[in-house]
Amino acid sequence: MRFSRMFIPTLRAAPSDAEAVSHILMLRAGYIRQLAAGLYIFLPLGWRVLGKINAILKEEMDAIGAQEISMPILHPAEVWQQTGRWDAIGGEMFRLKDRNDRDFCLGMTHEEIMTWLASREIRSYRDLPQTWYQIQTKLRDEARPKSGVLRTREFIMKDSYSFDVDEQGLDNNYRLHAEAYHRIYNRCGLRFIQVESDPGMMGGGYSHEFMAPSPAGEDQVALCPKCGYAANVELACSAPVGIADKAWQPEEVHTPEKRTLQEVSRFLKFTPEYFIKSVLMISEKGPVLALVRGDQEVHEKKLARVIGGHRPAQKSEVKDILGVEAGFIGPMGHENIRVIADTCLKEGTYIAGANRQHYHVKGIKADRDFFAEWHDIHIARQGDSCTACGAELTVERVIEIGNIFKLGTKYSSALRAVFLDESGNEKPIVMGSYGIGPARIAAAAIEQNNDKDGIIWPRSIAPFDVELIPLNMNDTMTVETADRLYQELMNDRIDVLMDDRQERAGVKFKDADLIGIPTQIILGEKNLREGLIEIKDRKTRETAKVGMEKVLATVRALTGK
RNA sequence: CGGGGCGUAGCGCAGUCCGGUAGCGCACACGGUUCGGGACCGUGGGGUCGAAGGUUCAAAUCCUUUCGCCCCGACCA
Repeated sequence: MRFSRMFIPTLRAAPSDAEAVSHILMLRAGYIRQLAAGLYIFLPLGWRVLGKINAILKEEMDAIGAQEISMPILHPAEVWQQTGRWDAIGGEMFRLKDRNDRDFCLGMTHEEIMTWLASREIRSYRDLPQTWYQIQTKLRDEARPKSGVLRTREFIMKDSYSFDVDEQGLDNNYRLHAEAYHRIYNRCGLRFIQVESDPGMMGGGYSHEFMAPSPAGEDQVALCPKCGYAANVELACSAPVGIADKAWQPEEVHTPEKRTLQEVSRFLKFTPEYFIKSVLMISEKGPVLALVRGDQEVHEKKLARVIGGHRPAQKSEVKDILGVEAGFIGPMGHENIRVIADTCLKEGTYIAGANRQHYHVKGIKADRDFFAEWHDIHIARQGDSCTACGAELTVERVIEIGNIFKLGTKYSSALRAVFLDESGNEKPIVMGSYGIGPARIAAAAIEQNNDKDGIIWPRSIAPFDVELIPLNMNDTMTVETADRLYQELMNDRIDVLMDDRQERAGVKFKDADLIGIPTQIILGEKNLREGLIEIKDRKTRETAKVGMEKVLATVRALTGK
């Protein structure tokens, strides 16, 4: 392409409402423009990048036997009603009616429709397994779109769905997808981690997420550098660093007006690890007392897995239920209330509320002074120990760039997607679903590869292989050489962007660095007169002067074409 | 949905407190000089000051309502 004819509206300054690096650079370099909150236009450069990513996705999906199809994004309500998600999902689903007042929604994902198709067409175990995928637009009325294309209301997703006769078949497809995803991210030049994740309302019991480390990410993962344990903090297990057992004997201590942990800790001159934090929750089945160590926080989602839906009790409820003010509640002596304690409290001797106004108790031990059900209910933190091997965990901020779910028969049962097995028994199809967001891959690639001057694309997903930069468009030799090289490069199927604009050298250099094409071929007047051309690496900024006749071979070697 | 911030030319901003002819830089157009890291000089075009209502002789500025966008949180199938 000729730069002069391509629509590349670069910006010297980014709009002030952009904050994430990838957002700023995509705007400045002319890859995207915003239409409204969470709605983005992909300009020619941006669309080329998505095209490159999608090509990789297709290759790797095809390679594991998945078949590309295309599904509507407008869905009749009935299908979603049959799985219960029409009602289960709240404001995040775009809903509308047709002219006959029939309910529809815009597809947030395609489990329902894929399963509907399978229910109509799959009859026999002989028809299975099948894996279908599409690269298709999804719509979600996000509560808070943010960070450019990282969280939008309309986005493209590669989603695939596997259909198997049994768990074993699902395991195989799950593994194939995980392996394909590894190849995809590697080819896209991303640093990534596979972590255990919370399946949430997708149903099924087993899922993994693929995460690209970046400060712009919304999720956090706990990682063990020693044994490789990796999990979303939403479910990560950890052991808080142990503390020396003070072996106090139980005694009540007067703590007048000291209610918060900080106040008591300062008053008694012991650090928060020596305290038990008692939090009263109201679950659907009544009050529950949750206990974590003083320096820890209760993990709502972990707790929810034990006691179901719940909310923190209000101050008046605490007094009604426990008969003591919130600041002085403790774990002891509750016979009618369910007590859930974090595992780390099994060891050690602690200070806790005495269930008596203005008093705490020092020297209480688990299974002697109080009793509880033991679960990991604290939020994993940097520096905690790995529950598998004991090494120190790190917690990192990440962008979710893909996920894989074992759905089981949740959708096939609901939509009666069944088959007859070899014995003539009717069985629900065993399903999996697998998603990747190409725009998030692009954004994550930028987040992981940029410098103060702009983007540094991994070769595989750069909008062009090389940028050809003739510096002086008024010099006949420069222009002629550029045109000839341009043709030769294209003949070799190398994607080349030629900056043929009547611009000063500085402008061309700045734009080239901003746009981030990995290789720059610079045609300067003086060098040309000596038969030399510069080949510059965007990342290292190293420049090699090459004889004119060697340019093609050098570029071919660089791009692998 | 809760908390905070911002809407003035394509972009970045000043002006708003204290009402009185709407400004600056970049970008854009034309002319000239320049030409290897976002040039310089000159000339010029472009804004219902997010929208509606109100107060006032007079509103970008004060009041009310409303819409939009961003950030933090909740949510995230």
